[in-house]
Amino acid sequence: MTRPPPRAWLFKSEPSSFSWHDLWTSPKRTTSWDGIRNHQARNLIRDEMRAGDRVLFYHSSATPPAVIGTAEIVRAAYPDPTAFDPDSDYFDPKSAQDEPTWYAVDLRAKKRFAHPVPLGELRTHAGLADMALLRKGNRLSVQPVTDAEFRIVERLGDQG
DNA sequence: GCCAACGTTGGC
DNA sequence: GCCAACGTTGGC
Repeated sequence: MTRPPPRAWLFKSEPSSFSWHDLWTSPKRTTSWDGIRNHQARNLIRDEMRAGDRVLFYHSSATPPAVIGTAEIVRAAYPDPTAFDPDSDYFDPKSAQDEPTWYAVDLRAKKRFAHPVPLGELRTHAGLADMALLRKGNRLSVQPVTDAEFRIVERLGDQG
């Protein structure tokens, strides 16, 4: 078996609900990325994400919207416990314990960028022209990022 | 299976 | 606040 290629992702979060600071100040700088209720995003979480994958952490509906830093997936997919919790906003009575509909991963903050990379700057960078985030109408809250895209964004974030 | 109505996302 | 785009729901 050949080793699968390294993977990278972009995770969106509205800072008013869960911000980079919230992640950074979480125990072990780690949180359960739960509450995802979109099948396409679920498929990426359940079928594609691996421990060790790199993540760009993006603030949506922020001023300006921007990639704030990097994170890492530290636990691969497991059934999303909030789907089984009647007290949770994310409770889904149709998700069965023995056949879960929804999955979560654990995410750990790695590095806050010296220079957060705003959406407008991503749009002007030729090497990022094909980024999923920049495609019209794309609302996926977790999306694949190529290795080249990850490296470009990380360099912009480190160096401004 | 079709499609209108509605809700959500998210940039501006 | 506005609106484009997309997803979901539910009647038929």
